[in-house]
Amino acid sequence: MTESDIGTGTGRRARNKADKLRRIKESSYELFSEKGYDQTTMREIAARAGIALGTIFTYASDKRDLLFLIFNDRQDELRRVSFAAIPENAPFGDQIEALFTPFYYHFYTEPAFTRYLLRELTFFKNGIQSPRFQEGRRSIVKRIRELVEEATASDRLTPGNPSQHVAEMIFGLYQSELRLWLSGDNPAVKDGLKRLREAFDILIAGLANPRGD
Amino acid sequence: MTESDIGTGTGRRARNKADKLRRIKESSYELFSEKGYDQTTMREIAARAGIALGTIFTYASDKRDLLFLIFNDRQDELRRVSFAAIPENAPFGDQIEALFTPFYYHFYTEPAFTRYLLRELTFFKNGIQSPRFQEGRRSIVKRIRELVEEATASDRLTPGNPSQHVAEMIFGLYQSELRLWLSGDNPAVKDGLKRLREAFDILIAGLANPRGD
DNA sequence: TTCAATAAATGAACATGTTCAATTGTTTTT
DNA sequence: AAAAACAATTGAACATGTTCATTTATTGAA
Repeated sequence: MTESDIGTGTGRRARNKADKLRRIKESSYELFSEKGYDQTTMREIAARAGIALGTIFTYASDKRDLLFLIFNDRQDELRRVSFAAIPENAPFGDQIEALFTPFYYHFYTEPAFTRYLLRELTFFKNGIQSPRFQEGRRSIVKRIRELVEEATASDRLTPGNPSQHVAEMIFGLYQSELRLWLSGDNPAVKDGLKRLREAFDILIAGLANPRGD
Repeated sequence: MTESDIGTGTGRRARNKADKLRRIKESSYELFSEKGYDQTTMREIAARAGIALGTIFTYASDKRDLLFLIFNDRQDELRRVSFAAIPENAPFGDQIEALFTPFYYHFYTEPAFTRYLLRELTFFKNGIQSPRFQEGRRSIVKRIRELVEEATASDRLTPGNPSQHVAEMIFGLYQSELRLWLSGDNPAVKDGLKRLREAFDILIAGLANPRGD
């Protein structure tokens, strides 16, 4: 049983499960937001969702998995919005900035939740929600790789670079900037995006002195 | 009382504390290596160190802090070796590759331990060991910034870039590559370093097409 | 040396994530 | 409809990180 199976079918059993899943997601998110991930207990989540403690573990393999049960839905929607926002035939820097902008705006609405997410996603391999989460990230990196290849084909970027690696570098820089941004006390979206764009511009322009002595 | 105070002085009390601290470090490291961080219990650590459970918490604020109690010593030594290995007046790429090489070789000797470290260091703000750890990172970024500034002054790098941000980008890329490297099953040092160097070379050369249409 | 003051160590008690054998609810078969 | 098969739910029991009131050890003063 994977999460995608929950809610399929039309019998009473399926309806009950879909409803419980929804209540678990809602309760978890509310409590994580109100009190923080570490301060929220599984018992509280169960109580607010109106189910027994043990039932949670039918829907999530552990507490960390709950974070991604919540986030995976958002990630899907964010990816959709983000990919749609990429301007065609625009400078490469504009394109990748546009791609990451919706993520920054979303994370701004829940910085505390996002910090826990960034901590827990490191080497997140086990758990029911892990495959879906990792697939989401792969899909973002893949989209960046396509942008790199398109920009290379249209001579906006220099040829010869390994597109997969370049895409991973861009995603790595994004993550690094995101962490720095969220480490600050009151991070404004504009400031974070400005720094991110600066990093991309430096990567695009390169560090080497063109005089090349 | 901070860790740096432990072991100072010459009285019996100071000697006892220094000795206990050493035993705690040894036991923690052995057990983390043998069974993994998550699988090691505080009770096991206490038993092997020959102290009571509660005593550990005089030396580390929590379990995570134990990881950094162990790592901070290594980080100091690694930094020393790493900084000394940087060739002067060499190409910038050679310099930053040399700086990170000792870290890769060290992490190769304990990949499991390192994975836990990378997970737990995200937003590691509380805990007795946090200030020392964060200071170590700042010191590495500072050294990179100096290299950037030296290379810019000697015309190896193009002028006009914000050196602090460039240094943070390089450190961010290193972290990102390190995570990818350690995500693999049997990561060889050479492979990891080759990829890291490729990333640095791309950053140095830039992505933009110099034909610049 | 004796005594007070301080520091350190102790482990029982507690809090909370997780497991699992037993129970309840739903679906399918006859 | 009754029975059998299957799925989902339950919460007590367990495992383990952490706290803290109590005890023990060390130091410095009288």
